[in-house]
Amino acid sequence: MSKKKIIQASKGTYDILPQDQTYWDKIRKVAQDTAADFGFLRIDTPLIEEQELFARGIGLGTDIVEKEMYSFSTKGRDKVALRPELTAGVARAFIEHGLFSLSQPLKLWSVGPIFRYEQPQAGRYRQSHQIDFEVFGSADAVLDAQIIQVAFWFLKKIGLKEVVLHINSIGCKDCRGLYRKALLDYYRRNTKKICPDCKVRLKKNPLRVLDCKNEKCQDVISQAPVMVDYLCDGCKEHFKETLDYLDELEISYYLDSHLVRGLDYYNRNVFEFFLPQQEDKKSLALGGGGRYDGLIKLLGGKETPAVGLALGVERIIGEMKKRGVKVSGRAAPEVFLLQLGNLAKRKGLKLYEELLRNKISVAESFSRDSIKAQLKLADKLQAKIALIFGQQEALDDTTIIREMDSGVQEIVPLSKVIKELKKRL
RNA sequence: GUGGCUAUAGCUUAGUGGCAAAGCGCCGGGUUGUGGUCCCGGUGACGAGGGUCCGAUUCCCUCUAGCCACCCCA
Repeated sequence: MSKKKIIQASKGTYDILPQDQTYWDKIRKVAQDTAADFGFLRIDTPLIEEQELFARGIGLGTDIVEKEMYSFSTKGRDKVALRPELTAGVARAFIEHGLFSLSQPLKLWSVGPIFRYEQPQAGRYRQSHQIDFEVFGSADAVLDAQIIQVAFWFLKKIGLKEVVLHINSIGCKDCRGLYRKALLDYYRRNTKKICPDCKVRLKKNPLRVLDCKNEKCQDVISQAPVMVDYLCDGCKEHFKETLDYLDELEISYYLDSHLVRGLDYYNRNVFEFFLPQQEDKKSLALGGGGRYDGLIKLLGGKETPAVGLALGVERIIGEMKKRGVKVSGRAAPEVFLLQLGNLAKRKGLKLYEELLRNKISVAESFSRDSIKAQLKLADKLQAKIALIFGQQEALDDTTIIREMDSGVQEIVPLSKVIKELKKRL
């Protein structure tokens, strides 16, 4: 390491090193399989969007937009932002490309980085990744249940089985107003018993007082009016149906009347997935979602009900590691090709290709000259066979097949090497 | 954004106001062309900048990053 200034990864970002790629491979694979199993089509949207998309979609008053968004102006003075979540971009694409003309409901999924300017700590980054499942074009509660099913299916296949679903209904634009009023009335009568933060919340985003963690507020919260009591018939029915479907799926849930999500576009069902943690640690949210029937219209599309969810890749990987979930590492090569001497090195490059063409998985270390070092590497990579191609063999057009386990070797003509290898593998 | 704790080699850790150790890893060697074990050697670090001091990796300050809590969430 030189004395020059060492450039570190920007705060809250990190490198995914080779040793961790196995986790990512697994997650991508399982996500792809899950998407295929449930009929989701892949979509990828840009990392950069106009600020207004998020301001309108997620909501101006939300923490995500107000405090955590990476916003900047381009040289052309466009006001853009790095996406802080995936749903808004997918919804925008849905409208922009007229995807409502595909058969509905349309199921889309996506995975990629998101950006939030926050104070990082374990499981919290400024650049992190989400997996997103969205269903557009149906208000049927069966889809709320199905998308939750998808999340459980995915997490189970990943190896996380103790996931707990928290679910609540926050009503629609009709009934939520009534509830908000009731809540405000209640809090107004109890102003003295709540924390300063909640006083601010009451003005900005009243529902959020419900998930205040301040001890002082817990009494007030526990006695507060509950949303489900204020749901209109439609919302109540929708909520009940969802729960029925979940019962049918044998997905157990916790009715969390304090669950309110930090994005404005949600209505009716909202839910989060928690994983219990050891001892006194509170459970970890792996992701969440909900219904957002108004978003498409809000963004300028036609009335399109939708439901979706996002899962946090980093947290999932963190839990996989913590729980010792096995992921398969690099596959051992079948053959390790050793070369000795200039002629063998040159001809070896070609031989390597021939092995590949015959679908034999092969490794090499052409830059190493000593047979010892090459064999050592072959052993470390757990190759089944070492193909020793030395000066003499290169002249004779032969090669030595060495079985690594037994140490038995045999000289074969190059013309027969593929056949001989296949016999042994 | 606020507060607390932390920073020694690629990794895990010792240690000291006076030349900074070990294990693992990586590279090489233990006669001419044969791996694993073993033996030997090499590689390589005090996060950055400033201050106090004859001398700072050690004490102080600032910065950066990580962790924890708040906040919020994935």
